[in-house]
Amino acid sequence: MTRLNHLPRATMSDVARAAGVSRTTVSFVLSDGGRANNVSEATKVRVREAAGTLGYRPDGLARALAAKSTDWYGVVTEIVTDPVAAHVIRGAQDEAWRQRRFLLIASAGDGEPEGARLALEGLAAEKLLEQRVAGILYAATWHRAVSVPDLLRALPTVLINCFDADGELPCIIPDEVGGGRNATERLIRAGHEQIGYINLDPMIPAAIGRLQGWRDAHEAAGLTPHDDLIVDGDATADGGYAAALALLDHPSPPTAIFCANDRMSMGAYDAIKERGLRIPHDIAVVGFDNQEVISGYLRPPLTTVALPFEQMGALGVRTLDALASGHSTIATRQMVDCPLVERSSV
Amino acid sequence: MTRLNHLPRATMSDVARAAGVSRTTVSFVLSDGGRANNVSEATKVRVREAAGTLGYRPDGLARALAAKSTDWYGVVTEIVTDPVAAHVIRGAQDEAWRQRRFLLIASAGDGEPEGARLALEGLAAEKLLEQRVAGILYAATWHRAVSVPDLLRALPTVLINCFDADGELPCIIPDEVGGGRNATERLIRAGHEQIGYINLDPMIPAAIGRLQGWRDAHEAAGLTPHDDLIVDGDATADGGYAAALALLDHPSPPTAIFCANDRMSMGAYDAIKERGLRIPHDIAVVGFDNQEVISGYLRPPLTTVALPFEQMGALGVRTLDALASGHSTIATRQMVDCPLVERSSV
DNA sequence: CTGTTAGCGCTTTCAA
DNA sequence: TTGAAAGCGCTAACAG
Repeated sequence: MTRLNHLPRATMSDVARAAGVSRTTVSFVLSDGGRANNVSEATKVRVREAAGTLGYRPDGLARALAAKSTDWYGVVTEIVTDPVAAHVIRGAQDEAWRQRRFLLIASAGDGEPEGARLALEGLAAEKLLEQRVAGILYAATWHRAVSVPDLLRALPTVLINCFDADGELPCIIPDEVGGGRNATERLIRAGHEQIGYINLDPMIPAAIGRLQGWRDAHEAAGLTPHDDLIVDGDATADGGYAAALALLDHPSPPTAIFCANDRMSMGAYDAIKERGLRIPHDIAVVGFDNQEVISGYLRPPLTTVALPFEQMGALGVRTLDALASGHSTIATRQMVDCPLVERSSV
Repeated sequence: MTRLNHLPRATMSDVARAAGVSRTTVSFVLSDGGRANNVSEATKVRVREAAGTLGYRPDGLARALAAKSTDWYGVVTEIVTDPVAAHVIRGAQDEAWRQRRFLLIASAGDGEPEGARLALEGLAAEKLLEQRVAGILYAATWHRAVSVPDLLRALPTVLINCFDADGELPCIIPDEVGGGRNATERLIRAGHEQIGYINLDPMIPAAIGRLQGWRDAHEAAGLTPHDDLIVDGDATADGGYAAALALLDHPSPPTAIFCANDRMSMGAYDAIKERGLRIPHDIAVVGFDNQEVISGYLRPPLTTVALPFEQMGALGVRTLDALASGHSTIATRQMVDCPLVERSSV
């Protein structure tokens, strides 16, 4: 309430008076709902003209209050500051604005310890409910299980890039397995049979899924996955470097390496070049995440798998739309493809 | 109005009834304004207790309607999809949320032809005004002169990373000259006296300012700027590559190169390495923009100048705060520092 | 210190 | 085909 924003605007009554009709009629005409049918063409024209000349602009607040509902969605998320996952917000924002609607974004627990986070998220949900948002998108930076404030169960809520342990809330997650398969299949298609895999922390969904995809692709192609070619990086470039070195030192070294993220690919590139090998000539590399500034600028540019952040965000608002309009037949778990992005490292 | 979001909530009347007081009193107590002083401690406690047990949550809409004002700011911008300048939104969002307030973001004319853009921005402003935002932030992807929809002059509006030709609206822009000076001074401090400058399109504010900074630094140090060491890149890596080559072929080649953006630095790196020179040993490089994924991952990591996007966004909402609370003494033109980010290329 | 009263600008039965 | 009237949940004079 910082300010009395007083641009004396024309109200609906003004329009009614100018058009010589009642407020009700104006409402019918201007809200363009089904009720406008009951109004004569002539009246409609008069009303619209009056509105035009008066520069009438509906008051969203009054409308929402009277209608007892808004068409806003809230977003609670830790990722406002995360450069890569901010794409989720962007995707949601685009989809919302396409419908000329607004998203209220509440940052939650960015960099806070886990305990404080839940409290902050509760606060965020609280503020959002005060604004009577019609639904909430809850988005995480990295794919994992989360526990959300109970408040969120009071209205349509969709989880993005995460899922709740009890599996009650609808969620939208990347198809990690499919992504891992895409990466590995690309390598197999290029003729490789000895394919190393540099893993993330093996407990997180991304690691589990991508590894599974690696296996699946082998099996689908009638190949035997070499488990001794699986090695843990630690998600960093240095980790990727070390892991790649280990792979290269293997008795029968891989002819291709699938890195579970782009950052590790970066380190792997260094290791490979250090050994005097050329990419993709001597050894092929595929990454994961499609962090464009890494994958696009490595030399050679990295073939990788994209995490569909924007799509998940957009699908999130569409799912909320469905939920809000009463479609209760929403799948609890929607998976979005992680497509291969071809560059030059295979 | 997608949905009747009907979580039957406790209203202020409910609280009043439960506490045995009038709605007015509840309003005074709960809104925590100055008027709460006139209420006895005992009553306050009773009211708060009642609110607590009823799970009362104020209705932001009703409040705003009655108070005839909101504490929301709108953002109209083309940059929702621009990865680097999206930082502006982030900075604004952070500052707003710090005050527990919301930003309504309207994307405008993203990738549209210039003509359509103004129309879309008008629409965006329109929608924002319908929500009765208390002020608007208008942000551009790259520093330039813009013309904004007239509607925006009807309420507090702050331009970010751009300025209007007539200089009427308050704007927040990066201090390009200072940035150019920071870059060049760093080079001079390292002992360089032959400093090449790879420019952007020489007509845009960024190019003009950064070049000016390059000159200023020379003069401040008592050095003569070598105008024949100024060469135009075209803002791309390839352009930087070509420009650097030209510089290297100069009769008395520079011992340091200041590139007007990081992308061109990338190309310059290639040219330099191709010539068998080492950075920073044989030749130093400084960039501009601090596109972390470029500057952080080049080898060696690039010393560059940061564009203060987040700060500009944050300052934008603070400026709006000042404007909204009646401080009419706002400088029309606020410049934000472009600090040097030290890495290893000098 | 507390309550009465009158709206804010719109939607929405219900009746004409 | 149109209008009257009753709110939506809250704020803010003004009175006591």
